[in-house]
Amino acid sequence: MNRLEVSAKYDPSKTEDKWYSYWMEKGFFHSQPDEREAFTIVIPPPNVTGVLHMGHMLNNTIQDVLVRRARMQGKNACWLPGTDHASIATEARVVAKLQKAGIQKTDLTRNEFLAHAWEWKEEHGGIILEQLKKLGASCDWDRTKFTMDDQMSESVIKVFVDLFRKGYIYRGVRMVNWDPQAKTAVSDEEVNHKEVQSKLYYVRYLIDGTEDEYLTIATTRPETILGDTAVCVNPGDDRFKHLAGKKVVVPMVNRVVPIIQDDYVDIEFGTGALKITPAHDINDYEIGLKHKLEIIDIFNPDGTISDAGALFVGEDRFKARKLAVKELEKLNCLVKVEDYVNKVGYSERTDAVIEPKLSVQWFMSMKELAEPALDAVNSDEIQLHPPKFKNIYRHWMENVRDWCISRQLWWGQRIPAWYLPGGEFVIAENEEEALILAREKTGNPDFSLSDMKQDEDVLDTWFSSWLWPISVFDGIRNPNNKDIQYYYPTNDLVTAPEILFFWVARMIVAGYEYLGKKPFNSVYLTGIVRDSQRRKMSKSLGNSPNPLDLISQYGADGVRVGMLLCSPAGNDLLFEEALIEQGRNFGNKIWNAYRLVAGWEEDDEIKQAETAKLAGKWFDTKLKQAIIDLEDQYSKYRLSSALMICYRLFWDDFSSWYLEIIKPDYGAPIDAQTKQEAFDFMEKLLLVLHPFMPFITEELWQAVRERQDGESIMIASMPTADSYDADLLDRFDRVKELIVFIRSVRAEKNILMRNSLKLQVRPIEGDYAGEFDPVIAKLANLDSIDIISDTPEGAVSQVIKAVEFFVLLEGMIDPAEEKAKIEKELGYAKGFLAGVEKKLSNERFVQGAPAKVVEKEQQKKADAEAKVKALEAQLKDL
RNA sequence: GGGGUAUUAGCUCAGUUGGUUUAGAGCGCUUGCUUGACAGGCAAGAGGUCACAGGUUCGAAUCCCGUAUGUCCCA
Repeated sequence: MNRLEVSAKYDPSKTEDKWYSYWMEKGFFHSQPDEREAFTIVIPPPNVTGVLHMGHMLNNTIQDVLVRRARMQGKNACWLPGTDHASIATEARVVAKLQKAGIQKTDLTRNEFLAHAWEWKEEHGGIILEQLKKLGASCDWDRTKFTMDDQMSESVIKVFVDLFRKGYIYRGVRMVNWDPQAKTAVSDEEVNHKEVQSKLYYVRYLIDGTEDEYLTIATTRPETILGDTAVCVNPGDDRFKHLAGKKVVVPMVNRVVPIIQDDYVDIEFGTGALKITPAHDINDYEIGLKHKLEIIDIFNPDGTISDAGALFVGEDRFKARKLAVKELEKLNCLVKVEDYVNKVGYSERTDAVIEPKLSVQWFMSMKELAEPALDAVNSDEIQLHPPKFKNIYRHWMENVRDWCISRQLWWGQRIPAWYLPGGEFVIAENEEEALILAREKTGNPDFSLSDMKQDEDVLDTWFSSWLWPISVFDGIRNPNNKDIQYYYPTNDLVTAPEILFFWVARMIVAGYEYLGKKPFNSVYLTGIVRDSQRRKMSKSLGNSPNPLDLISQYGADGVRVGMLLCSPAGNDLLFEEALIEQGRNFGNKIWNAYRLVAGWEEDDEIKQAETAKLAGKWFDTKLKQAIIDLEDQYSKYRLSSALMICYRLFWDDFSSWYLEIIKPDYGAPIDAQTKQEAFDFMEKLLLVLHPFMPFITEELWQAVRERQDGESIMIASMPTADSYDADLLDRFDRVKELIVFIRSVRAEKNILMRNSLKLQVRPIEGDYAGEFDPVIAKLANLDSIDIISDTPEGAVSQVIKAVEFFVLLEGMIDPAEEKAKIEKELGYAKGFLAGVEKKLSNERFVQGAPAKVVEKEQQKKADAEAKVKALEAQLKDL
């Protein structure tokens, strides 16, 4: 790269596609088992219907950072991508598409519908995986999986059959969360409870056998009165004692139902009398069972009133509510209406209001299966990051409830249950096997396929995803295959906390049940991406930027850095475009540092300057320290801090200090050794930055040295370090402090950099080594540094670690101003000294604290005393 | 209602088993720079009773108890 060709601003569009294609072409993302240590991450499969949103950006950036780093550490890294089939979401899309074409789902056979669904999937599915490439994701695309691939589906069915035979799967009538829009049951985890402003209706029921005696109840859902089969009061409630054994007439339908007594009723709430609708409320259902009440299901699957409702048949439940209120008014049964805030369940998938509904579903009993999974997290066999999730996980697992795994849909794995004419059923992996079982069961050798009928429902999508870390390596069907043996358990799982129970917990359960091993060593739970007002980013709010627009505007590296900068471990991140801008600016900084060094003319004849030698010695140490710190931050999954270490190392230490020290005078050439050292340092910096900023680091890594075709930073070795000279860094920090002091003197007195200054040094105790004097002279533009023993006139001074430094400023000093400054500093120093002395004069401290601590305090005291002494002397001299 | 978690600079957060902390970072802010890498930049600076009230300790941002407020999960 010639200096003249390099623009002053880094342009990501010129590098990103180029290097991504190069990496793909060379097969760097692909992994095969070999003798190296494996490092595996399976992607949390996004919905096949999905498009990239900010949460994906964050999540996948984190995974890519971990994978790229592991690869550079010499591990055989495999990041396996894929999508899930998202049964409800996908089916809804397909139904909508068909409807546009004038086709109803009910007009089609199951197979015809599935053909449309697959067509949709091939056409629109998996856009998100293409989008991930723009982000730089180093996934092994050859291994891409989909939860309805044949191999994956077979595994799901095999597991269902196995768990049924082990007695964990059962069929039962239960109150389920019914989504009337999707017309399917959803699990407890797929229901979001939201507070809504609603009304509490007070309705009076005529007491049977009387003319004008009433019992008043309160309800938020007057339409369900149609399904009432009792009214319940607390047996301890004196107000209703006289009603024991009596009956009431349900308004509108004039059904006579008993007044029952149960402790469940809260005396304080409403009127103290509760209407009981066993078919449409979970608590009512249980009371119904206890009191053997009739169950009247007044709703159709789509949420309209059924024939059993008798009134408002065919009307939607919300319309029916209005009609019921009107009718009750007309019948003079509506006593009053109050405003009321209550929590209503909404479907995670369709946002429809959930209807509690009794239905026959397939369940998986969880209690026993959950035990090893609970132990694994309790014992840190599997680590959750941040650790606060351990408690949340434990709480859920200890109270785990059975999992409703059937869905009334077609898109998904069809439940492998075949019903026989007598209502019995058999469970088998396929029809042939089912037929054999059916013949055995019926004792009829002529029993044929047409005599039995497969269950119409499919399995919950999570029933596929919970096998993901196993099934992607074909570990269910072939548990001894090479891939599963090599890649499992995987290393890290990176996902959102919202699916800790849906998915993470269940994967752990499956891992122990099927391979007897955990699915991953640790789980990193990312924050949720919010806007600057802390609102969750969502399509409906329109507060989410389009990630691909951001990438084209700021570059993938900039977006990655911006996302990570604002995502402290374990907290939600408040996204602002300014952060992405900061990421882009950082790329520009790196770019320009390269431009600077590359632009220096080198001369083999010149010997290395003393300043450059000192700078090299210091920066080499600084780099070692950073590498060690980075290791520590990574080990704690604090990627934000790891990035910040790199950011400051490059920007402050390398650019603002190192490069400024070695920079030759304008127009002058640099010695060859220093230029090479600068490039060597830069190469190391690029390596540590690569996981965060894959593209710009590749671009420059290719430029700092001659490279062969087939070489790449992404497969280069990450620099390592064991130890560093902390004292050297300490000494250099004091040098920095001095330079900052001299610069601030310049700023205050308006002395331009081009005008040189004189520095005098007076050690208060011991000697002044002057180790970095050439560096100080260069960066502060000094023409002399002299050691003195008296007090110079016309100087400003600063005490740094028992050495007094004087900057000579003849005639530029305002004694009053100087005096005030010294007094202020003296005040601070005295306060500090007093604190230390108080500590040291405390007998119990000196005896109780560790020797090391006391020693440190004594050192602090000595330094502070020297400082106080020097400042006092200066005051006197003024 | 039950549980978790938090409260440190204008904002977002660090601060490791209590002791180099009269507390750090990034961003933002103020002031000065048409500095031959970068204004997407450079240099210098201001800014905090560590939510509040007790306690333990030689010593507390850090441990304990309580209060307030926020937030998340579960019901």
